Amino acid sequence: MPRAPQISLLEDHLGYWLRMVSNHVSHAFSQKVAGQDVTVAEWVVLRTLFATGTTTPSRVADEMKMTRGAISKLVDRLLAKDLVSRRSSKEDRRWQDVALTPSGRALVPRLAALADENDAEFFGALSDDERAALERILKKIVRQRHMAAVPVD
Amino acid sequence: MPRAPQISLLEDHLGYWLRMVSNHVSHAFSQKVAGQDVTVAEWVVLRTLFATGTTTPSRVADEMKMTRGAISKLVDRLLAKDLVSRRSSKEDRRWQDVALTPSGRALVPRLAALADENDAEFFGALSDDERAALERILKKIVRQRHMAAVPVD
DNA sequence: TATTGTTATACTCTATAACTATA
DNA sequence: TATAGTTATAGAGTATAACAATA
Repeated sequence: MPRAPQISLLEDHLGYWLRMVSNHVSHAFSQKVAGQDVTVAEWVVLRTLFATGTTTPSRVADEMKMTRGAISKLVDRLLAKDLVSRRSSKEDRRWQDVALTPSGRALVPRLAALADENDAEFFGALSDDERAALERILKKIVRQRHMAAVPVD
Repeated sequence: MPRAPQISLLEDHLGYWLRMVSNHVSHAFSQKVAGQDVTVAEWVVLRTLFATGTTTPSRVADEMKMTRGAISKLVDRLLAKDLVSRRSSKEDRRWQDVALTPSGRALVPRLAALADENDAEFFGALSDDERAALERILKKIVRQRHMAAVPVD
């Protein structure tokens, strides 16, 4: 009598390894930015505003693939920390213009440096070829699955 | 005249791409297992119990790198769904023996099939070489950063 | 009526710390 | 006193849906 068919193992899945590495990388980064009193989600908003200038919650939500409600709360927190400003647009008062404050603008390069540091910590031991391969493969998946609104590279 | 030195871009970081892909993969998987009324964290517990047999919350916490409090709540939910059982160990009544119930045991292969499906969806379009490279690089990082207690491969 | 945004509600995930039971 | 586990509390992240303001 044959044994019951084997089911696939947790570790057989690339998704498993990807999640493990990604969770560690993100967790380490969140520890680093916590020292600047921001969260990872807040960092992404700040970085988006830095790149795009004044924008609206809807556009941020689209770019970050989050709901408007979620962005609303994030922006509330960033307002409380005086890192962004928010006010009604003159053209259409349904819109809110969200922008970095001077202290928000000053903070972004510091956070970017932490991101550099974090990347070096996790990927620095890879060879140039390995890093290039990883980047290429990840971007290929992003492209095929139409994941991003962003990729400006 | 060269322009002012740029700060690193969000998209310059491998961590950024890794997180983007991983989030999408995990999100898609969570949608799939939600159809079986379980979450991803619950799935990992079930899969661990399937592999190791009866164990204790502490050991699960160690393997999953979570706190005992978090595991306690997860096990509560799994108990409520009749997917695991929990009772004091006879040897040392501080310990709790946690094990799959028959319905928990029956569910694991169905969830494993969903994991297979999800992996195929995201990584199926890669070449064999690309998949192998991705796996090798991720495991190298896991090894170097001492991420896992698990890797039985 | 359609759109932008906020608020209310809820649930998962996770941590820390206080607490209980057992040894 | 030390260990296993639970519970209380809290906060991030996220979603859905109800709502308000504006067009």
